[in-house]
Amino acid sequence: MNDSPDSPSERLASRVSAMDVARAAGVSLSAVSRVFTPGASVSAKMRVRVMEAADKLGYQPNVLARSLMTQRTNLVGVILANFKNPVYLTVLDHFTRTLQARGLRTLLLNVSEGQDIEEMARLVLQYSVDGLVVSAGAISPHITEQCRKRRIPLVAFARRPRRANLHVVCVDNVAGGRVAAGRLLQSRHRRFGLIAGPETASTSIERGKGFRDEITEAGHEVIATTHAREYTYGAGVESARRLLEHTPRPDAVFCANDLLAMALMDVARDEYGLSLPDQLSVVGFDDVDLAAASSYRLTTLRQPLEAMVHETADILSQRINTWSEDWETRQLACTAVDRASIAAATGD
Amino acid sequence: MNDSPDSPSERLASRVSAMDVARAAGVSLSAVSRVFTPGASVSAKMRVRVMEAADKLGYQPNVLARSLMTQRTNLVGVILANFKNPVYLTVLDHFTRTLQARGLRTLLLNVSEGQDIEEMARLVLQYSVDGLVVSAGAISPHITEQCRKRRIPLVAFARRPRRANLHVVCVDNVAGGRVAAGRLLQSRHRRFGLIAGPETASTSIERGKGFRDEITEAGHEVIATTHAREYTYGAGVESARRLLEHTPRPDAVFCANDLLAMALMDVARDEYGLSLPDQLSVVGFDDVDLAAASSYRLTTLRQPLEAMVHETADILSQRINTWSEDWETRQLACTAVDRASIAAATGD
DNA sequence: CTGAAAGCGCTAACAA
DNA sequence: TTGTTAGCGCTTTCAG
Repeated sequence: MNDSPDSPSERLASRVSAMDVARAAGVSLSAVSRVFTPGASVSAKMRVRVMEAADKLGYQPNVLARSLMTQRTNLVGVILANFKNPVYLTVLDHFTRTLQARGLRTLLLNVSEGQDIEEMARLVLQYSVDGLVVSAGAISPHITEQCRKRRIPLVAFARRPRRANLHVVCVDNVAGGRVAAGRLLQSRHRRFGLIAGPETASTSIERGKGFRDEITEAGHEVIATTHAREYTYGAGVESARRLLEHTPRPDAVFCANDLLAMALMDVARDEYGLSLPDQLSVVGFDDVDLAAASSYRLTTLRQPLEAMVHETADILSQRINTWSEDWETRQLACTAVDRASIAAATGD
Repeated sequence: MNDSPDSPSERLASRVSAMDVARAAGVSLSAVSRVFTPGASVSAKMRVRVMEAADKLGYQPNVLARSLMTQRTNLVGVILANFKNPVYLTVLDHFTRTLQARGLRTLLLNVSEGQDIEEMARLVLQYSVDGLVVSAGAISPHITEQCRKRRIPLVAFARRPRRANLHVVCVDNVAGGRVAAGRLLQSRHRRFGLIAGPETASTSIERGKGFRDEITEAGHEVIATTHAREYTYGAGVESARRLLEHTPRPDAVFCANDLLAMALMDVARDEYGLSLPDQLSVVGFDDVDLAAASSYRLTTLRQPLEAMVHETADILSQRINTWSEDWETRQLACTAVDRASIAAATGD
């Protein structure tokens, strides 16, 4: 139909603006604007008249142009690094739904390997987002400062930066690690091991700390630790092999997430011929769908993902309307889900 | 700091515009614009001078305002329905990365249960997206027409609408179903069964058709079919139970995705005490991470997700610059991944 | 190569 | 309640 790159003028040919509607309806431009502005004062007749013309022309207000005046885009940037960890699909599900329900749109950015978070933040800010959620590595002071200056509420999701000018929504991973330890302490096994996540992941660090603390305080010791390079089944297999090579072989292992735990269970059974949970007790984290599968029946800890998302959305909605610099931290608790991956205690 | 909702004028207090930079640098507004417009003609001195002022003020061009003139937002709408199916996290990973690499941003919309796709399309169009990807139920003629009028390229991802004015990127699911049948025909089992996905899912319909056709053409019969209400492990457990209750009990089953297959395997072993693959051969679809786990070793079919995303991005990038109405369909092939979930043939 | 001026599509005072 | 008039922050002719 048209072979050469479209020029701006050609492209707008098809567009219908508020002015077009105004002319068609024989009213002023502002009348049209008001009809499409919730809570503006327009007479019923005017509304009907304008809407008829608008419908006939297929008019849709251009929210970008609107944003220019209102200084509000209804856009929320979501910067994610974890596109390998299945729980983040659930997180995205909740985020998109929750934001949509509040009239906000999700601008999704990926900062997995290779991508620069600093750069992505810059990009998303160019779109004048009304709020920003970051669930990725280090949130630099530069980013927080940028957001503060522009009065854009910034929420760190599922991670806990040292201390900085931003809001935080997370779970108490340390407590979670302690609960996990508690479950293993109830088993008859005493050679405690840990399969942690990536060295730099705050979730892994915190869960590991809680686990270790609880074990130590109970008068025991974590005899072996390995780190998975990422929170995936594949990485879990590798680190499970390393862990099970340790002498003496750990028999009560906490894994920083379910996929690592499932990998450990498979390697233990398949490559070491261990019978589970008799010879090896395992606790995971996240309670993914398959943790309940009869192949695993994994005892694990569940994060209240939906509640976390709601808290995040609450903070955003509120701070978008009323800027203030008292940063808040909302830390939720995770709950244990008891299944059958832990050996019963000896009968004494 | 400030308790009442911010007014527009208060909010823009912190913003720094191109005009500010121009003043600070003692040049014209257009000069600043040119410096930030790739491929505009500016002298080196001018560039330096402007950039210095810009850096000092922390200036970032407002892409929304720019879009108003250029009629290009660099925004791509992605409408998804499948936030339960883990492969879509991978899809999103690829999409965000690929689009980012091309200077495009992802506006993500969720149309899972309850959400109206029609409405979401309307919302996303208000943002003047440059392109639109839809991987969700029915793409109405209204949507395609809307996009056509506004010259916004529209791609149906991983599904195949009857025939309509849009581009299509998908895999040959019918062929995939046939290949799956082929694998099962190689086993010694002959009581063929099918666990399909949701009744309306085109993927499920197509895969089922291919499977059935191939089985029939080989002179056999699919003796039992059940539908999972969604593509999840949990739904899989339910439909597996229904399928295994059928008399005679199927012993060669194709499942419309891996989660359903894994659920079937678990139910078969755990609740029916079947030994796999001896008493039951299973083929899945998608090749999720855990399909390779030693608990399953599932023979399955892999979709070239990354390639599909690339094709989609290619279509978009090209059509964004050059509108045309010759809609193209790119159908890729899926490849079989052979593992150990199929019983060996009898030794004849 | 640079600046002045017009205008993208809309909302927000201000009058009427 | 309605219309008129300024812009929001930027790009883009068009002169110089």
